[in-house]
Amino acid sequence: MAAPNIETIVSLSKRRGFVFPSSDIYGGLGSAWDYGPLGVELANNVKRLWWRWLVYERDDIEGIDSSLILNRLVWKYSEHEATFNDPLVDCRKCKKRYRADKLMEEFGASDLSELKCPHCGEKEWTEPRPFNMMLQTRLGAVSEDDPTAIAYLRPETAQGIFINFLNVQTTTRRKLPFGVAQVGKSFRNEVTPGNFILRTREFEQMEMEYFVRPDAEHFQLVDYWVEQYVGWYTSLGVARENLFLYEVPPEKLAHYSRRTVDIMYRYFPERPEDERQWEELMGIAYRTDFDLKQHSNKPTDEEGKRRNPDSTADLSYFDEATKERFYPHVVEPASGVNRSVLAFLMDAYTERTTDKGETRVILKLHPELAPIKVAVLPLAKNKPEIVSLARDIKRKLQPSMRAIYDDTGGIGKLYARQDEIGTPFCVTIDHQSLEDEAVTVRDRDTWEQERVKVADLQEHLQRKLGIQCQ
RNA sequence: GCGGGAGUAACUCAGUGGUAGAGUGCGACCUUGCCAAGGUCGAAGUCGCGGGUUCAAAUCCCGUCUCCCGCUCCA
Repeated sequence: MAAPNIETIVSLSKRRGFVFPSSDIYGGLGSAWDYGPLGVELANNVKRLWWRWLVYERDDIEGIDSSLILNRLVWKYSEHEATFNDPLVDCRKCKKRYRADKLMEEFGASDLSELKCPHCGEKEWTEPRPFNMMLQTRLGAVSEDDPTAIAYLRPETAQGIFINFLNVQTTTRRKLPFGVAQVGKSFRNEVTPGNFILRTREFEQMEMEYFVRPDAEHFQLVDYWVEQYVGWYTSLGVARENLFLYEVPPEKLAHYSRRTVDIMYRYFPERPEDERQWEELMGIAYRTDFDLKQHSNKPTDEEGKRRNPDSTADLSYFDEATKERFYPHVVEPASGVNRSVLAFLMDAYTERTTDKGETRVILKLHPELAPIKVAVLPLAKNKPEIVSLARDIKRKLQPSMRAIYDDTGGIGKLYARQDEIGTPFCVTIDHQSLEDEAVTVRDRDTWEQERVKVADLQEHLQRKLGIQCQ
């Protein structure tokens, strides 16, 4: 079966209520999307499973939830204020746009006017315009141009973890190595947003900073976390062949990173077999001790200069065993919630041809990810006894699993609808149910049915779903 | 910012100057009862917005807005 393209998923998402274009009734807002009733369940499941996997099932990771707006100085010392500020120029002739600093660096020029456009060879540049990737806002009732009131919406969740490093370490009495995980919204004023929920200005991250000793095998740790995350994604239904590991070349590394491996997903299967099929799903970066050092006030450089006169803390770590004090190094797996949602949707998308030759869509989502675990359906909705039994069964299942009741259509349509939104099981109540207190359980992937006693239903479904009783 | 595409019903789209359409979906009822069943009826559209031409504009002209795709950057 041909893999679906993003268009197919967009269409399904709108039709069934996973994702809607944001602010649609006012003409929309570029590259902004809202999760609908099913999308929010799926996204919540992704976040919940990620949290469970790292924070609950491992013994070396704590969770936090830091403020979204931080002191501006955080972004000064993280160097986001300086490096997330791109000067952009356009070639007047061929209209190509470049980053002026990168262009001059690449060709070793000190003045832009000396440079020819690499595309058309002309020297007619527009004035460089600064473009700050961080979204700005103002705190308090202040005048428009008061620079002291400027605040940024965070461009990454990571800094909230770094500035809380000591708080977490001391309150949990953690010893290295250990990690701190956080999930939440971040904002970047992308020059080029687009591609559905793949690149939006407001997005949600699942980040984890894993702190280790300076003499740890950092590059191997990157590989370790790459492997862990590949395992996580594939265990939840992403096909391994749709993932691709990309070693980011040194010249393309972010300012804080010494090594980064991106896990790419095949978001564009319709494109020819080259790197244009792939787009970043997440990245695993070795950030060194850069951030902790940057936020520390102790003199750590050779000249004994005060590294950071604005900070009141020293984010170093004292190793009791070796009696050493040092700044922990960090390996950071940073993944996107929305990009994960899209990957899971694309990989789950399947088409099946019925005996009548009709094409039906089946979303083979992992049961843990499925927005709805079970749909309870009356075979005949004009028989009050069947309807009330069905509603009763739905109510009884609900505390242990997300369940819905639906009777708006014939049984074939009801099944088709649930297949399309990825509901693993349908429970059908028929005339016979009133006699034998048993119902039909129908499997999404095989369309096979089995008869189950109402009394055993919850346990039966939980066993099949493999999900925990909450 | 530049280039390309597109704005008509909830969705997908048809409609090249003459009463606003189809399929799907949605609602009600009847019949039926295990894989998008049949029938009857029904609700639903400022044709993106503004202006112009015309007896008459979804359609032609001018303007404008928005969205989508591509180009730097990233989760």
